[in-house]
Amino acid sequence: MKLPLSFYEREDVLQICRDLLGKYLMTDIDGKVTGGLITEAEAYTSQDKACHAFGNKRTNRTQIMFGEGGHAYVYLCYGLHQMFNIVTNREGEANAILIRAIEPKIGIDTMLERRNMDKVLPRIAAGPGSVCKALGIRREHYGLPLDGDTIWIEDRKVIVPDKDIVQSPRVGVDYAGEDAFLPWRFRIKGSIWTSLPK
DNA sequence: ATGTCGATTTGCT
DNA sequence: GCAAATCGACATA
Repeated sequence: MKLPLSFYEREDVLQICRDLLGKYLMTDIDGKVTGGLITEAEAYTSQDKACHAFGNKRTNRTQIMFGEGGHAYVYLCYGLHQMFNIVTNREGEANAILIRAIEPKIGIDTMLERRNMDKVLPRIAAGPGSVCKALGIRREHYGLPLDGDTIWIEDRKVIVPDKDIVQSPRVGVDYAGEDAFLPWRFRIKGSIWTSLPK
């Protein structure tokens, strides 16, 4: 079943991030349905120096994070990679979750095409830029609601027990001072479909 | 108007 | 393992 907006409107972004592991991230883009099981995600809040909306800084780019939970925040990084995030919490609270890796499940042929690969390797959708490329997510999808029919998340009753979840510091946020140490990266232990440990 | 730098990936040495 | 690729957001002036 498709997760309702109420799933994302909860206040505890870390809990939501944890709950997302094992869910299916699905897209219907360019006439192709693709999707996979979320194996890795990171949480960000406006209290956190690594977050684009740190200090409740509203800009054209970050404004969506201040809206209600359950919308897509897509941005460009290093001039070439798109990153897909899920906005959480109620309007006014800028929280977001970066999807960092999925295990490919649906539309694998399409993902191979988009990634210019001829066989499925773990790196097909490991790393936030790769996830977006494999699923076809682009900046034009900024702001889309996740209860729509372009990007959504399904609960397919995959249970990920607490003992199979690893928390660690987030990737690529060294510039965030002490906040770089917050253990807000969640991964499914032992999954080969995650980006490398730092 | 200009300069810096990034929530990264890839390919080559 | 390292460095290039590549551009928009943001800060400063």
